[in-house]
Amino acid sequence: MPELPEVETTRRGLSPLISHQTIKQVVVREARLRQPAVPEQLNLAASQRIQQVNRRAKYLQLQLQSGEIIIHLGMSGHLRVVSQDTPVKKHDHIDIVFTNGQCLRFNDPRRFGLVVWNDLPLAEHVLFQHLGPEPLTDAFDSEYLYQKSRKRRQSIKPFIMDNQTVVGVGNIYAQESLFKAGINPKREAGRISFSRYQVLVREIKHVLEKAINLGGTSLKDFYQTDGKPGYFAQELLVYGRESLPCTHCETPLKAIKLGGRASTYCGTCQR
DNA sequence: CGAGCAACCTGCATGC
DNA sequence: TGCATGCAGGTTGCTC
Repeated sequence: MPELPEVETTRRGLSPLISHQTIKQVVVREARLRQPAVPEQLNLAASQRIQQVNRRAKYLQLQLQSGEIIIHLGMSGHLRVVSQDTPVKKHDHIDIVFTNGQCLRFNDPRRFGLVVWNDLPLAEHVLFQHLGPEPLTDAFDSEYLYQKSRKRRQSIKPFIMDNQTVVGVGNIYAQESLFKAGINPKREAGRISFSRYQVLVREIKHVLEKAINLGGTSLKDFYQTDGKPGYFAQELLVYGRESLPCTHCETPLKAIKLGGRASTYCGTCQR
């Protein structure tokens, strides 16, 4: 699934294709997503024009004249722009149909994603209420992360994956950032020095920026909107590399579970 | 309150 | 070949 770089890649690919398109109707074939897709609400978008395609955390926002459609890709969601008469495939749950005969087609095998209507002011939407800062903005800096971590007994990895700490850092990029920063994923967040947080914040930003520039990470089922894979997969240093040699010191990488998520790291380079 | 864990779902790889 | 098991890029809601 998509972490922030994959969602941002999707946004950038989609934006030129659907900005300024007028929505004709929204077709819901399968409403049972993380939150139910309500056709009557989604069709309030009908005859409105898409002004902009935005992103907050891992949510995409199709900004309309009044209101927005919020989309989350969950673990397995995809968006494609296709002709409206393209035959429907398995798990093609929702079509946002445009007046030009094309549609934005949402496919999500595991149905952890969502497509919902919102016409409240953005900050008030319940989905966004408890989100931390965007990792690529100045609001996310070492001062912030250090202060936020004080008295936290939680391990650093689940701490930076928590959307209330910072948004968009998922299981791949948390592992990669911690490796680059030389921090053991098990280390207590509250017992990490300010100077180490300076390094960590820098690495989180670098890793995410680089992944965005390469079009995200394609593991099995993520593709950019033009059908090409994301090329960050070949940059992965620890994710999915259990028992393979560390790229820095050759020690076989260890794999543990933290907060229920697989975590690979180097016991020598990460302290 | 923080922290850990199960649950939500389907598809795929693995092992018997 | 079939079947059971475990795992997957996220988020939330329930426990303690």
